[in-house]
Amino acid sequence: MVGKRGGVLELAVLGLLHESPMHGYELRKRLNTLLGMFRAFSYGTLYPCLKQLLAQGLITEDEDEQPTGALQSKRAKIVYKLTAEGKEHLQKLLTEAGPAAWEDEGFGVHFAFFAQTRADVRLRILEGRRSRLEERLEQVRTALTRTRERVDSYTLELQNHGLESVEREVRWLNELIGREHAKAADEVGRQRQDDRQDDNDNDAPQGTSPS
Amino acid sequence: MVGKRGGVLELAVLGLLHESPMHGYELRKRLNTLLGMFRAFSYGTLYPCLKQLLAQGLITEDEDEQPTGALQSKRAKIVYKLTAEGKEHLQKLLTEAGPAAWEDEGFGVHFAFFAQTRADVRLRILEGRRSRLEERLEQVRTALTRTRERVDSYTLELQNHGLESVEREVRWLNELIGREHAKAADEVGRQRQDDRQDDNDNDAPQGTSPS
DNA sequence: TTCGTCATGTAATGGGTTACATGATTAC
DNA sequence: GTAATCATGTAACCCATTACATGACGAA
Repeated sequence: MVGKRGGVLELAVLGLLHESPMHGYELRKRLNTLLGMFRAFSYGTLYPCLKQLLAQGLITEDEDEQPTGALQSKRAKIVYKLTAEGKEHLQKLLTEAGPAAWEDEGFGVHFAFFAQTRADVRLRILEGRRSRLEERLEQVRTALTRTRERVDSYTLELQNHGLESVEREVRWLNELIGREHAKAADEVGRQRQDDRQDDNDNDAPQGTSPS
Repeated sequence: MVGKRGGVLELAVLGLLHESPMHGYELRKRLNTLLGMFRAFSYGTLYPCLKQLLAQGLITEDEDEQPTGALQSKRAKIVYKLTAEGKEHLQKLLTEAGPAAWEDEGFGVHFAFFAQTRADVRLRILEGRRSRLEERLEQVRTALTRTRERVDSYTLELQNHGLESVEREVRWLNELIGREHAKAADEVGRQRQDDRQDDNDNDAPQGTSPS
C-alpha cells in the first residue's frame, strides 16, 4: 500500500482518462462540466492527485507530440493515460458498491461512470442511495413533527424545500431503478435466445432497452 | 483581530444561542435538525468553535444550576449564552449580504435565520443566490449543447437531473422573492396609514425598508 | 449492572481551496 | 504587442471529520 488515496477524485480522473488520454488542464475542465452541479475541483487539487497516481503507477505521462515538427524543447504538454494497472484499479473502484458510492460526496461521480459499471453494481448503488435518502427523510420528518409550530416560517420553508428536494431525488431514483430492472429483464431475454455475445462496443454495451 | 473565524458555524451557533441559551450537545442537535438536508456538524467541529467564540468574548458559559439542590460538584453542564458583544456581532453577520451568504455552503444557514434578518438583506441574499444559480445554469447548458451526443446516457441523465434541480431551486427563489416584494409593499401601505407601529408580531421585526 | 443517551472534549488526519509563481500559445 | 486563455505546478491554510477518551445519568 503506497498512498492511501481515498477521494472521489481518483475515480473521476481514472474514469475520464479511461475514456481518452488528456492533459491536466483539459481533465479539470471535463471534470467540472461532467459533474457540473455537484462539485468543482481546482488545480491545487488535481495536480497533486495526478502526481500521486503517477507515483502509484496507475497513470503515465507522455509528451504531447505536435505533428508540426517544431523544436518542442520548451515544455511539452503532458498527456496522461492509464496504465494496465490503472485500468485494473479503475475496474476495482467501479465494482465497489459501498457507502462511499451512495453518500453525497461520491454518488455523483460514481453515477457519472455508470456506463462503465456492471449492471448489478449500478443497481446496488442506486438502491443504496435511495435507502440512504429515505433514512434522512424519515429523520427530518419526525424532527419536523416534533418541533412543528415552534419554528418560524422561514425555517419551515427551508426544511420543506429540502424535504421536497430529497423526495424528488427519491422519485428519480425509483424511475432509474425501474429502468435498470427492465434492462436486466431484457438482458435475460436476449441471452436466452442468443447465448454468446460479450464485449464489443465501448459506449453503452448493454443498451438495448427502449425505455 | 483574534481568531479569524470564517465559517458558517459561527453564524449558526450565534443565531441559535440568540433564540435561547443551550449547552453544546443540544446545540449540535438543534443545528443538525435545523439544517437537516444541507449540513451536519460533529462535536469535533462544534466544541472547538465554542471555545473560540468564548475566547472572543461573544459567548459565556454558565453552570447549569439544577433547581433540586444537589451537590453539583461533579461536572456541571455548561450552558452557553450570547454576550452583548455576541449579539452585536450576530447582527453584523446577519447584515452582510455578500457571496458568503448565497454560495452553496452559506446560503442554507443564512436563510435559516431570515426571521432575524432585515428585509432588504433578505432580498439581496435571495437575489444573489438566484443570479448565482442562473449563472451556473447557463454554464452547464452551454456545456451541454457543445458536447451533446458525445456523452453516454447516464452522464446525460445526471446532468439533466442536476439541471432540473437547480431550475427548481430558481423557481422556489422566484416565489420567495415575489413574496418578499409583496411583504415590503404591504409594509409601506401599512406605514402610510398608521405611522407608529413597531414590533408586535415576532416574525418580521424591523422590516419596514422597501429595498 | 449494564446499556443507551447525555455530555464534553482532544489529536490526528483528510480533503480541498486560495493565492501565488511561471511560462506557452493564440487571437486581435 | 498585448490580452486572454492554455498549461503546470507549489505552499499555506481552512474547515471539518474520525477516532479516541472520559464520565454522568436514567432506565431495564
